Amino acid sequence: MSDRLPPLTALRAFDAAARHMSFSKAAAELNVTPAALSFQIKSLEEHLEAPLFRRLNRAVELTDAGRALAPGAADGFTALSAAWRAARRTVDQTTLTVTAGPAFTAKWLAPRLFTFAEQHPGIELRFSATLRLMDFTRDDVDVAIRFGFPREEEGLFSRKIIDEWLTPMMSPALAEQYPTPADLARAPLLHQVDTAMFKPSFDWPAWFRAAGLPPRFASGTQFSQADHALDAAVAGGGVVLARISLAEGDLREGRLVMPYKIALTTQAQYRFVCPDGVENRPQVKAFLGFLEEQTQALSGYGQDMTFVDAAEVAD
Amino acid sequence: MSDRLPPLTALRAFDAAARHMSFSKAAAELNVTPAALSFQIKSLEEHLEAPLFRRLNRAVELTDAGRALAPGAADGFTALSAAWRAARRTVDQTTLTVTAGPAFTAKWLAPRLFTFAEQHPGIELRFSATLRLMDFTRDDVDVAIRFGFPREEEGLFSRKIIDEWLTPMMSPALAEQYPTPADLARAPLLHQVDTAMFKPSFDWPAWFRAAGLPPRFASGTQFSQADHALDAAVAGGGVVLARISLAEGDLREGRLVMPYKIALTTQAQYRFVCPDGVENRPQVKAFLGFLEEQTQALSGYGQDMTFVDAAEVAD
DNA sequence: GGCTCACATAAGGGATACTTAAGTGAAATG
DNA sequence: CATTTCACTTAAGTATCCCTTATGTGAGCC
Repeated sequence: MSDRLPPLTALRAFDAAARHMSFSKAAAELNVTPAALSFQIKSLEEHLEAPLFRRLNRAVELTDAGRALAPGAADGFTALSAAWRAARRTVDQTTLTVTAGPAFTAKWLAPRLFTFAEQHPGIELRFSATLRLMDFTRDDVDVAIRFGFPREEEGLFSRKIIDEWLTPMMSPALAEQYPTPADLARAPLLHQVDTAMFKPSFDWPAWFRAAGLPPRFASGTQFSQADHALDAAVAGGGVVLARISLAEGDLREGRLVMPYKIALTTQAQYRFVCPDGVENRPQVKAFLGFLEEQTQALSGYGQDMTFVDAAEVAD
Repeated sequence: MSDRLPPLTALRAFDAAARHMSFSKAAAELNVTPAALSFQIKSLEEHLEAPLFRRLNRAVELTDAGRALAPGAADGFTALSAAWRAARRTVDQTTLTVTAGPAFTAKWLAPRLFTFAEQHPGIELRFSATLRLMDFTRDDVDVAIRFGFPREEEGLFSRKIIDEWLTPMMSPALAEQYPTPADLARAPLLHQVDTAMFKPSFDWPAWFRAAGLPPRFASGTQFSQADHALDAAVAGGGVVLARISLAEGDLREGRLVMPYKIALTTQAQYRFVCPDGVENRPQVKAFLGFLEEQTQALSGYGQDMTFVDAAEVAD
């Protein structure tokens, strides 16, 4: 009964058996015969000097010792296989998995996917749209695009993608009804809750203050995601205070217009993030270059804007 | 470059090499020759189809792939070895590791250790005194004694040890100076912060309310641990509102007395906790029996007390 | 320039782990 | 109630992997 680790193949056999609660299913998972698995379990039990399974004739069940071992063993192998996948991603030069928020994925990444595929036919892009912050070593993700304030973190490569600013946007039809900022007093406003936690805030009250108008609060529809608010604005449902990054596609196609010349700038920005070293992999370099190239198009939209920083009009 | 796990012995060799940043030290740790370890690393690199180490002539350093693999591999093997130790503890009938708070360890467990050792010479008791809540599957602990409100939790066996109550205690000399509860108005009070988060609270204000006296707040010395407050009281430093469980030893030896007959009862109690199934192991049964036997002595101390529940005098 | 250190490589032996084949006992089936 | 089936065990033989000893290589060190 040594304190050192038992044979690892036997441990893995036990893990599979405990997960399936069946030796034969475990054997199938590991591509060995049931006999081999039976031997592995037996060898592990000899190392422990105690049974791990109680053999009932039609089934097996864990002993106390087995119940003590099973969860930790499962955790261990899960960690090992995640680590191995992370190492494999490092080697693989043909795929790149990007995680971004739902709005950025829908309004920015997805429409440009075709262009990237054309420029880099050898690279397969994969998206994982979630607001959850990813752990690069545990989740199967290479790089992330996150919206937030600049922040240096140990072991992470980070780069600004977009200088963000916001201004009221609406469908051309609505722009005729509300030609001046003051007309917004009677316009339906669309709100987003997904940026509500940022301070200084860049919401409708902040923009009204920047425009020198009385703020309007708590009226209009709330959207949990920015892309849905934009879609509602395109459909003529109201006026949205949108990030230029997300709106660029709809502006270019003429589905949205920016009738007023007052914009709110913010330190919050879309940033590219990946573990240190990953930025040197060829497909990541290609993706970074693509991001820079594509974001240059944004600079044209701010030509005749008057910019007011969100911090200056903080409540 | 398969997505399945590589040979586990090779992974373990890599883990050791990455931790030591040296093949020969890793070989020594695993009790194999450096040549064997070199082969294991090489085999792992062939599975990955990429180098994991950069061989400098006097040293090795991790490649990007190695840096991606190392932390997760370390986590995995840590989890596996913790799980194995947990299983081994299940089998071992000669040792029992108990975790408890510092006060209970000092004032209750440690003084009774000798008695337990006499009754059960075959069992080696180990203590781990910490306020941190333990994870039975990860930390090397069999059973825990925790102070708190009764709470059922999935997968945990739990049993009340002591019906707790509190009353002012002090050295016999001080008791002569402060013969009645009203005299406490001019006595130095000792406070404990470690029970401050319990609601309904059982602190000095609660006791004063139970005694029908005007409460005194925020005067006297604060102790972070209950055993230190008791020691201060023994030394004549003041009056402590102490848990009967912790004070029993000092009461029995006459170092502390309870001059007033008003006590505060609370639903908070010392509880024995262990993972389901562990309560059936022989040394755990022995320890549980010992706890029950030893706590019976406490019932004698409440004979002529008037009990007021903390909930009735909650602020 | 020779020594040492750390890792690489080669070849052979020995331990592990797997396979096939046969066996056991209880539950399911008719 | 006999038969089949199912899940695991056991036995014997074999392939594989892993480790050993011995030797080789290159860079730093005295």
